[in-house]
Amino acid sequence: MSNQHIIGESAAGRQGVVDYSGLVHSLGFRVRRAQLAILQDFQDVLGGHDIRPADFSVLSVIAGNSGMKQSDVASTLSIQRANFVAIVDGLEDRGLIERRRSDTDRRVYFLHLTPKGTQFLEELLPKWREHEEKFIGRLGGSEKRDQLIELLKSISD
Amino acid sequence: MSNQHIIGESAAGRQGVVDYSGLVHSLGFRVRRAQLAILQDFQDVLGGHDIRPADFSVLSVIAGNSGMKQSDVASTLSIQRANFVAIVDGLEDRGLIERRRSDTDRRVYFLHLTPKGTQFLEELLPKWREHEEKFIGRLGGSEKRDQLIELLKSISD
DNA sequence: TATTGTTATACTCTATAACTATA
DNA sequence: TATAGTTATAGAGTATAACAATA
Repeated sequence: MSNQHIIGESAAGRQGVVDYSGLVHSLGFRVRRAQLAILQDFQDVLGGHDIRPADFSVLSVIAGNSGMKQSDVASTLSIQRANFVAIVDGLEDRGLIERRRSDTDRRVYFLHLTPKGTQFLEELLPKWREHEEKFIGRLGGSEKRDQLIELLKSISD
Repeated sequence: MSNQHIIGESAAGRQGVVDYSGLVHSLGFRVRRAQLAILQDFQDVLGGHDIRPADFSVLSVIAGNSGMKQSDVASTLSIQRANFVAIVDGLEDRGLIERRRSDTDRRVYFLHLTPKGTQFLEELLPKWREHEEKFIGRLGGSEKRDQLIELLKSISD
């Protein structure tokens, strides 16, 4: 049996390319391409609001969990402490969130949405859902989406 | 019906977090996490060979398509021309690939593996397959993998 | 000693504009 | 004019080490 696969037009954007290792049908390659497509659509749909995926995810987690510790928000989103500081700084500088010092452990900051942050997120949500729906449509419906989410969870956690 | 979802331990690595927008079960978030997990495993398994995913993908495509145009390799891998130059430079400096000028169109370079490059790729392939198999195992078998690949293709192409 | 937040730093990936040489 | 390869540059994302304040 051969290891070689022909990469069709739809897979590689170019016909007649021989896929020696199976690369183009590999998990790493396809997941990377999907991630890029989703990222680009996010920027198309939401980029006008000066918001990156990480910013949106932070606002979204704080909205559901007011007063969560900074480091816990970071770990929930799999963002490292060190890299999280600039994200929180940016959102705080724009008046969308607030750091509040803990009274009982003065190393800790609790994060809260400001009213402006809440309003901003509410404006974003319909567009973000539209962005998600676009891909649910491409997948062929919510069941396919749920199937995909489950498969992805078995990969990462 | 509520928009709020409880993020279980397995989904967010932290119990009791409220998922206000559904973010943690969204396509963008799960695909990003999966991509990160695959990338990190690639580095664990193959990082010792001083090879990045993009390097591997270039070697792999050239192996199956000797003499392919530089710009066609780039577009096959969805890497932009401009960003592709440094990748090709690096592989050529290491003696793994060769640029050969076209006789009929002197703007064009054709890419070829050197014998060293062929040998290097052959050393890499078992480890790369082991890396892929690890995730097929997590997914629960080849059928699940194929299912996932099809879903991902419907997202990106 | 350990933890929280922080700074500094480096490397990778992606994107755009503009250049050159060739067609 | 258009194309192939290139350079320069900027913006994200991610990773590690080390520090200050606090526990």
